[in-house]
Amino acid sequence: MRMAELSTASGVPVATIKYYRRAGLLHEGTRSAPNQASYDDSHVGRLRLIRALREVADLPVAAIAEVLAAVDDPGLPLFEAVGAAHAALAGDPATPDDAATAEAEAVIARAGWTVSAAAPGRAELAHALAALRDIGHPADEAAIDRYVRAADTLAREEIGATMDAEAPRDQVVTQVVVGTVLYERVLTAMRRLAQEHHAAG
Amino acid sequence: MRMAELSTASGVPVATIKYYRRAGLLHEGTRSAPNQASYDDSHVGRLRLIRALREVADLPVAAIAEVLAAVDDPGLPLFEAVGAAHAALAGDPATPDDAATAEAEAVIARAGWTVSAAAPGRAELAHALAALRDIGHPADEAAIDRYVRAADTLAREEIGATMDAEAPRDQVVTQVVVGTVLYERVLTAMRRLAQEHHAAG
DNA sequence: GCTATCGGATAGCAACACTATCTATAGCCG
DNA sequence: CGGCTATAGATAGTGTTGCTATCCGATAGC
Repeated sequence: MRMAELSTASGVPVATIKYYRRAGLLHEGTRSAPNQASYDDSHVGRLRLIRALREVADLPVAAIAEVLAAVDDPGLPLFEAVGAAHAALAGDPATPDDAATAEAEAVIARAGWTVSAAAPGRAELAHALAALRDIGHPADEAAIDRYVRAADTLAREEIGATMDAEAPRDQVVTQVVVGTVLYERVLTAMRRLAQEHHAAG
Repeated sequence: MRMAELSTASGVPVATIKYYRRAGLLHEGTRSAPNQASYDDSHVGRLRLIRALREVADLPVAAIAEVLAAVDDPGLPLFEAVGAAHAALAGDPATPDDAATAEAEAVIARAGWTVSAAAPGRAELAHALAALRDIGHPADEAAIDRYVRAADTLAREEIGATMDAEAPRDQVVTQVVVGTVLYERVLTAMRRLAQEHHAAG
């Protein structure tokens, strides 16, 4: 497959494909000459994945590069690949203040979760809770419990479903990492739809 | 309160405050002269809200302007204010293809939700489902049901908690709109933490 | 041989969120 | 009242991001 075919097959402009390759998102084609290369289905699939992460998950190109590097690393344990996806999703690590961090710790302890100290979700949670406090609408216990229950139930089901599947590591990693990112969008879209339904009903 | 005090009280640079006011995010101060104005706590609170929406929810300035315009409009019914928040969150309205739209419709019907045709969540859901299909990992029934259940339960609880509260309309609107945006971050952060917990456990 | 296409490099562009500068006035201190 | 700083408003500049367009020399395929 030549460049023009790859472009039409994936729906991504040639110049953009070149840009993605420079950014390390796409692997090289098979070289037949210094200025010729041929591409295959793996390139088409990769481009579709990139577009999904860009357009649906709205990840910056640099974050996509990190996620894909983790997915491609055959020696990386599954949970570390997921950790890389989480880190990429979290974006810039704005360190929250001590009070917010303590509040997040309390929530995690209350939920009974065991998570590593480096988990990006900690800072994210702290940040969101701090923002709610700062605008004068701090999260109360009932609200916290609501989200803890929802997150805990959902995550248990998700992890359970993943464990059931028997597939090569490549498949599983892609599914888990991408699922983490794309199903987050599914969840938030559904939450808004359900909110509208229950608010009207 | 003068400009410099407002800046230190809110932690937002003077030039940025001016920029927010030009963008329609912040109301004018009380004018005492052509080049003098005084600000009060309402300006401090508004700036904190703007920062929360920028830094935590990562909303573009133009989207924040829309959300705040809806919050400030005293004649706007509550559910329309929430609708404005949803629309602002959804961002650019990338229209999905017919197959994806049909799939999203089926999910909504399956969930038993009644939502307006204009709900931005429809397109968002369609987009996410289409992306999963395109990368070769389409959502199966079990997965869909998982997220439908989580979203439905959570939204019902959220709406119920809001209805219980008795407060002036201003308070309620701010709480609902901001809650929609900021609690989404709480939820996704918690989901990632719970995933890590259950994956390791 | 001739023309279209290719890989690779570089430069340009548009949007975004600030940030800095300028001008003319106003507050305030001694 | 003089002088210094602060202020509103206007305008221009900056850095980042995600492409997009243009060149260049080499190659493909007829």
